[in-house]
Amino acid sequence: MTLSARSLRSDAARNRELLLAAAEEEFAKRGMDASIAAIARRAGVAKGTVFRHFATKEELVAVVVGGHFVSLGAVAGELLESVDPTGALLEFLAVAAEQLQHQDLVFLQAVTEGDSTVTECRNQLHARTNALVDRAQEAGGIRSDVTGSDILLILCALVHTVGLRTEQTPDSWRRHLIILFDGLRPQGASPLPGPVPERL
Amino acid sequence: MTLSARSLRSDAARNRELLLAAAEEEFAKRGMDASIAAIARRAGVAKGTVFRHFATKEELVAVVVGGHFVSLGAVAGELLESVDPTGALLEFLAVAAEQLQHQDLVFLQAVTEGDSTVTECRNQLHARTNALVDRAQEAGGIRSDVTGSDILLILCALVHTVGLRTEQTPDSWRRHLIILFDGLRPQGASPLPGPVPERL
DNA sequence: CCACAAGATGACCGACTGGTCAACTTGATA
DNA sequence: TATCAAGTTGACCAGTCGGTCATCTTGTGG
Repeated sequence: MTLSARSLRSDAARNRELLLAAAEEEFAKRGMDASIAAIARRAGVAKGTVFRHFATKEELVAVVVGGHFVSLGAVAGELLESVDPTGALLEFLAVAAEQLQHQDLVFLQAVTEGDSTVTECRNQLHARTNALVDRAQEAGGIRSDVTGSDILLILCALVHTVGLRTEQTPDSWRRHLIILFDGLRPQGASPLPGPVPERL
Repeated sequence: MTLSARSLRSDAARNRELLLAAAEEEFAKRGMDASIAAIARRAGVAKGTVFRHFATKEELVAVVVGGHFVSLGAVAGELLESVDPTGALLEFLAVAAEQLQHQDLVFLQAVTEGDSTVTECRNQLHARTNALVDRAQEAGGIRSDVTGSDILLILCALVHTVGLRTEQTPDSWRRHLIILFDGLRPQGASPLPGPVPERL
């Protein structure tokens, strides 16, 4: 991780934010292959500055991705208050999918490994996803054999289709979402194969 | 495209097959970023030989991907004979997903553009997918508001989750498939948003 | 069995990558 | 305002990439 958040000089703090914003945009546009040079350029700083703030590219990715965990976790947290648990889960998938654009959630599993603060955010997201699923199940809105793991896998797939947007049909992923969600309903559910994924 | 299939010297023909096989494996392992050098190494030839057979990396990709179209088209063709149209569609998704591993089907849309023979294979795949959907709909096995485009989008998503395999849960994508397929059934289907995608 | 075209080779090229670092600039403190 | 650590810079490095090409090897028709 970067050195503790203590005492950043004002210009350094500003540059750090510029870099994170630039990285966000660049990763969204070019995927995880976006180059450090491009990010630096977009932020209006020299390449060396990137490495002063983030020791490696991996670390930069981890921080950006950590932000996504936090943001998704917040969304899930709000939706846990909803009076319509089933609708909340649907909303969660929709908001999360759109928010992540074509950012891959998986890499993030790997990249994140070993970073305690990012791991914590991830765990919170997992816990809240489980809670959303539990509530929807208790309300009888979704089948009882799916788990938070299933939902997150489905979210990854959904995010992927959001990334496949074309100009002609920018919303075809929403059709995919509805089909998926209909498949989550308890009525007429076929048994799911394989072992039930362990709780995250 | 490569020069017409006429009159390859025996060693050249052998090397071409070795290269295609190596490319298949390497693309499957490393994704589309697999390097030409690695493919050449795996095939046991020098890098220059790759470019003798395929003018650019794009062309090599197009040929490999074209093979997938053919193979998928063949699967769809066989399944069109099935007496259980709904089961055939499910089978198609399962087989296609597993066969493609984490090969992305989309790139292929782009890479393929402009290559007549590959385009032809793609069109055949599209046509057969539409036919599979039509048959399943006529049999009342799946909802009437989905189209071949929806199915191929879903297939892309499914392929993506196959690529997310972990050692612990190598088959979690099958749970995803079943959920999806339950969502395709006509009972209790929610209306799909947006314009119906045009026939491919 | 020979001649020669088709094919294979690998050093080489320029562009790009993540990452380093000595020299320079600047914000904050006393 | 003088000082100096904190921060910035961009040339530079080693490595990789797709792609080229002069040179060498080899399959094959006569």
